[in-house]
Amino acid sequence: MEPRWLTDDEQQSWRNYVLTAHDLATALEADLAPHGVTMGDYEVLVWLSEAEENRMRMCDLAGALQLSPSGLTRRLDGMVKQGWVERASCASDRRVMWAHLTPVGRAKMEAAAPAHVESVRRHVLEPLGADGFDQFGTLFGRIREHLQHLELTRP
Amino acid sequence: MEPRWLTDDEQQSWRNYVLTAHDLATALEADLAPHGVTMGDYEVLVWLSEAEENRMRMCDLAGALQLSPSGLTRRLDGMVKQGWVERASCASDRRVMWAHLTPVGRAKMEAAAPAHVESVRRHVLEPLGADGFDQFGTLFGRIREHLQHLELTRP
DNA sequence: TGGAATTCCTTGCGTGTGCAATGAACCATA
DNA sequence: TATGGTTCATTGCACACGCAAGGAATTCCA
Repeated sequence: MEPRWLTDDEQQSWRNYVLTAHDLATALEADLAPHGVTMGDYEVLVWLSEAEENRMRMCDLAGALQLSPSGLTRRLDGMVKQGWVERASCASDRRVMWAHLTPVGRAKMEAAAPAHVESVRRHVLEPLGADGFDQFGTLFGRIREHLQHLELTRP
Repeated sequence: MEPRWLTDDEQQSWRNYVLTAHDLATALEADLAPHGVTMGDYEVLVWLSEAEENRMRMCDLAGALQLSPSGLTRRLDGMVKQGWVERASCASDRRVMWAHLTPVGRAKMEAAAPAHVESVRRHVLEPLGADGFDQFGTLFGRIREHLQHLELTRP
């Protein structure tokens, strides 16, 4: 079958995305670095801080973070060493481990959060404006729905 | 200074982006995998195929790919081993190495390209529609300009 | 109720990446 | 033209990640 190529404008749009997404990730990482936290660490802290009793099962957390089980195990190793998270085994199901946010971890998140929010604001919200940012979210919502639909259709 | 938080809608938009970007990258990677090429490899092939005489200096290629010099050295190691790229030292400046696309490499790219184009089409262009895809490109163009402006202002 | 299938976490291994150090080549300037 | 600074590529090292295997606990079902 003859492939349908992208128009020049479409290619331009796509390239914009690929290049920008990379730079954006780097910028966000850099803004968080002074607090001694990576984006990965930060996301863990946020999820746990929003969770019931400040804790999540490893497998649920891995799902939320889109991380493989082994990836989460090792990320948590580091965070436990920092004292931000504690592991606790679960009484009702002894296979599962709880990842539990410590007060130190909460403090770390609260210290880093303003920098991160400002970072998103500065790098994304500001250049796009409120309307643009809304479009931005809507567009990715559509892509997301579509991806999930495909996932469910053929797993 | 009191941090200005994001509204719920804004948080939703942002989360949409973070989650989707990850899944999208995974989907694109998966669609290319049957051809034995990663996204990283593919980008190298594309850049070289579009370059003057099918070759680029390592440093320019690293810049184009947003890759560190060492990262590019190793990515090329693999591609040379596959026979897709050859290294050639430069006569006029003996510090530089050319990365030169071989006929085999070009064939590999041409074989993989339709799958990639279809992948972008299916995962992004289709759910967004032509107008949405255009917005998509515009929005990232704005973010990109803004990021580059900051870069130039304070290097 | 007892064995098979499943779920959950961890560990070993391979890979891909960046940073810092290294060495080679080039360039600018005194 | 000699010397100090710059540019370019590579290598050593550390780190983060996924996959596959492993072991323990649970659930399913015949």
